[in-house]
Amino acid sequence: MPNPLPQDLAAATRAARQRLPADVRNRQILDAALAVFSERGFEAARMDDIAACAGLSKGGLYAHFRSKDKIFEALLRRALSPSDLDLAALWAASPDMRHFAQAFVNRIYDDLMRPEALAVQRLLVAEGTRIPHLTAQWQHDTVEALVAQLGRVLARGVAEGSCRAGVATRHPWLLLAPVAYQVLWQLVFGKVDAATLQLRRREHVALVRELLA
Amino acid sequence: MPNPLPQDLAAATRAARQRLPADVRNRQILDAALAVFSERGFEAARMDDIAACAGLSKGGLYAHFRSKDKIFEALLRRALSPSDLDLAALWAASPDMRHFAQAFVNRIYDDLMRPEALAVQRLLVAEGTRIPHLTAQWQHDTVEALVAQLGRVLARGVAEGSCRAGVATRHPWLLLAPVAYQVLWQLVFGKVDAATLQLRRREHVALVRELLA
Amino acid sequence: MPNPLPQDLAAATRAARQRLPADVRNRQILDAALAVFSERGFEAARMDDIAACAGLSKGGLYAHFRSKDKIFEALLRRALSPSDLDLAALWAASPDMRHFAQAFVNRIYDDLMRPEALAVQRLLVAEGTRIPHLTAQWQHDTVEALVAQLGRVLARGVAEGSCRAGVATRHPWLLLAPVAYQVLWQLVFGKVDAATLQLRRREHVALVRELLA
Amino acid sequence: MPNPLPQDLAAATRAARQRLPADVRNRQILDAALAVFSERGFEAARMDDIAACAGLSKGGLYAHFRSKDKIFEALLRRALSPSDLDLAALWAASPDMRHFAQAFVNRIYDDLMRPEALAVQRLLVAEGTRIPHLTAQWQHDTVEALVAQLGRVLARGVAEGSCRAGVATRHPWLLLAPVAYQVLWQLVFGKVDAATLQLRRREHVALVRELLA
DNA sequence: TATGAATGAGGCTTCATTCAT
DNA sequence: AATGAATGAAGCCTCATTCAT
Repeated sequence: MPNPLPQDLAAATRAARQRLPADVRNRQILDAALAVFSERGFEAARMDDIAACAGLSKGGLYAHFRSKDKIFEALLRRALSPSDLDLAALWAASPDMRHFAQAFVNRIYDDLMRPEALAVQRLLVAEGTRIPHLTAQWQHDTVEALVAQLGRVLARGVAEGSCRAGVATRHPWLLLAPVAYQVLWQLVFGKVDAATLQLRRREHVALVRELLA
Repeated sequence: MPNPLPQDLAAATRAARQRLPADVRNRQILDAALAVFSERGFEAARMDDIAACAGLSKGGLYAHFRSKDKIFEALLRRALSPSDLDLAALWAASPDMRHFAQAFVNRIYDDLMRPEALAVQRLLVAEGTRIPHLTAQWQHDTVEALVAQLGRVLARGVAEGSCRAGVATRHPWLLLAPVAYQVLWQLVFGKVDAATLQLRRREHVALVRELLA
Repeated sequence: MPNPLPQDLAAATRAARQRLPADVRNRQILDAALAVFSERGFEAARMDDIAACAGLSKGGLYAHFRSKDKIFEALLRRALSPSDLDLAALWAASPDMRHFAQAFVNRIYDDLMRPEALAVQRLLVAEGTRIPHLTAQWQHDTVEALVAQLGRVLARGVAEGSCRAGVATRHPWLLLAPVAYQVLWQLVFGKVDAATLQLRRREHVALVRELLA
Repeated sequence: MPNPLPQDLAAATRAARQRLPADVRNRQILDAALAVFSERGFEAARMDDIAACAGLSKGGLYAHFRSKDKIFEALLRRALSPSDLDLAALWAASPDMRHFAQAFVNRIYDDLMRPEALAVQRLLVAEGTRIPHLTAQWQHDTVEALVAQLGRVLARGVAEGSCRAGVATRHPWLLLAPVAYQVLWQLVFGKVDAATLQLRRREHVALVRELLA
């Protein structure tokens, strides 16, 4: 049995009375919860579905989490763990600004537009008020930190002459905006086919280059 | 009693057995529903709350809508009615590209970042799958139409020489991306203070100008 | 339909969608609750049974009481309402001590050994810790007040010479003890036939007379 | 580790995988069960709590008892084992009626008002219907036997002239009634302080003496 | 024997919906 | 049109019991 896809609702073969290590079960449950919560929303999500998707019985969930809310919180706590994105390293590894634009945009898309990441973002929009401490911490530790990092890298780029000063170097969030557009688009209109998304990503790269060239 | 704000949850004075014209009640109910659905989500929203917020009793709702789903659908049908934004007219009314950038961005922000509009967008993200026909129609009639409109206007601008050709004229969605960033930010992190939002709007204008100048 | 006996579990004819005055429903529910709680105990009592016995549906209970606990509390609050027993009046109305003994014992048995009263006492023993404030209040306002009343009456009787001073006039609770024996007997061993109970009551009267004569 | 007190809920140090002689475990479990059942009632008692209180795990209980009901039955079977009270011997050992009164009352209180005995009586009131055969047997073999014994002793006392004939010699249960009062009082109102209880016991002795002197 | 994760039946409670008034 | 008591279908959660270890 390879790693079961969390999306396969209830597809996991329920081997009889499997006793698994706690951490494995934990991961299975949170994977299942992400799938179900994201698809239905917190209230509409059924503990039965999460259980089935995680490969145990409803009651069994409660050996690992005390309540539906606790599962939700644990899920987002895991999902919102601080990112390890290091833009300075990325910049250092890039021969020039054009390469950096490419690498930077690729990394952002890979981080934010994976199905799991989109699922988390849907949850944040729909149910973020349930876990205000986690969103606030994520905002500060990850999102604003990313923009700040980007600002510092660009400032150095400008100083070094490898980067044209402009509205984007003064307000780096503008360089991130196109992913937000794509994310919001997918959250509202559903999955976009890979080819189209590839195009948008290239257009995003082009924008970054035009603004920083 | 002037028109009661839908946000005033349960503040509406419940005059005893008020019989109101159907269309007034209808609007009250949909206003109430927007507030409640957006704050709680579809499943967590209580018919009681919508009723209280609309100034009648739970049972009274059913004199106007057949079910919770019907209210939801009517709500989004009203909210997603096609926009009357006419970029060509806006362009025509603008003495130059700088003015157009300003007017364009202002209009977009006024449309998308009003509390009600954000509430609708939250609903679209959280519960859009309940009304796929409406989202699809809105995508086609409003969102893609807007991008197309913008493309045509910019193409004419390029032809007339009032607008520099570039990545933005080829891919006009990039000019809209910053609002998406702001919208997503507010959906995830909650309300942003007016001053900050004003700054972001100006930075957006600056971006448009830099790309099209 | 005469007044339905609360013991007739689920025997009440469920007329379709009866809408009754709130206070009538309330009494029905508390009567039903007394029967069910007393027979099964709090935990083992089923809301379904109480509902059926009260003649409505399980959900319907919640229009009148917020929870099982609230029903229990309301039930005991009603049951433990202070007694209106006036021993001074009883004494005044008695031509002599022998008559008083008779009247007093009769009254006590009528109060404490009715099926409903026994049911309440069973609940007090089994579940009294759920409502400590109510038991404490009842202890003070009713039980200890009764003993104190009895003490005053007997003291006057001794002073007037109609009552022999003795251990019973000094410690009036001893005169009540035989009912406690009968109550405890029935709580532990179940219903006693009326004839036997009648005998015990007479023996109790005889004891009182012997102690006070 | 000396024998852990059953009242020390969950205080027993859970030595890892202790294997104890079956009869020791059995006693521990029944002690624990008495504490938990009596405090909570049968339904509200948790197998987990009994297990913790007995110093093993929930599953471990099932190595000793087949079910919750079986524990309950075993508990009451042990608790209701016939008393060895021999009033004739007590009478024989008493120099006079006054001493007998004292000894008799002391013995009754020591039997019935120990915490464990009160716990059992609470269970009998609350849950006695679960084990009708045991209560019936106890009623016949112990309680009624005690009253009968007392009757015989008193009859002999009357015959010997050491005891005044009266209502108490004709209806010996009356001499037991004050303990019932005290028991019922503690079952309903909770623990009484030792000093007060001591007083009541003396008053009981005084009653017996007055009735038999 | 002992453990504790797992099961599954069942309880309390909620809530969309109905309907007598 | 409006009310709100009443219904009944779930849903979350608990817990006695089982069983792999």
